[in-house]
Amino acid sequence: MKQELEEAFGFMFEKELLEEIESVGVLRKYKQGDILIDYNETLQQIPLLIDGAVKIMRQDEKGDELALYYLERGDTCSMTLNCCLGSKKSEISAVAETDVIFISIPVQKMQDWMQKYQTWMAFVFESYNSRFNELLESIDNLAFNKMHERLHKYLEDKALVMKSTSLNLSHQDIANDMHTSRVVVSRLLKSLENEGLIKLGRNKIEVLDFDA
DNA sequence: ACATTAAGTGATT
DNA sequence: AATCACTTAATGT
Repeated sequence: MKQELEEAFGFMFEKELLEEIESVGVLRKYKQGDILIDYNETLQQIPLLIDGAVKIMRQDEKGDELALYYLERGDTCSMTLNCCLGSKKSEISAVAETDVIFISIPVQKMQDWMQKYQTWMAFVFESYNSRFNELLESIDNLAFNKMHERLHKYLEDKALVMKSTSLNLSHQDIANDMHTSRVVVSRLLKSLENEGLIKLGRNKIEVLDFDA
């Protein structure tokens, strides 16, 4: 675990903090598709993401879902942070988008560290900030962009976190993430294909104009 | 060969 | 942009 920790967080934390993390943290691995956090769960652990990507989903009363953003290496979940502090229930769910490795930290430690290590505090604030920005970005996207642009962005983000321009997913999967219908996704994908931005196959989409 | 699931399309709201 | 209804195509058993 030491090595993984160094790679993902070494540049951020001082030695003593890294050692503490190493002694109280538990290295956990999950497979693609596993549910890491479900709605209304109370959270006892803070995850520090080492490898892989986690998709954060929001759900309404009817059970309709919407993908908000991804967590990647070096990230933590700010929902966990404020859930833990108030010991509230989770407002979101987290699903392993790829196979995932993270270090799990008990809540009390994270509170101790807030006072003990300024780098930890900085990390927590920074994390809040970047999560907030990602959320704003998502909102802008939802509010101001047409489906067509949302879809394009969705595919680029997906290609980024999957580290591949060849995506294995169905139109229905996309529709679920974007909270729209499969028919709409199919039509828009078709038009993106006609623009030469992507190439379609069964359960497969190739992103051609990848520029990230 | 048949059933199931994914994708494409016109028409309607 | 959503929904319906229907078709076509690919895949699994």
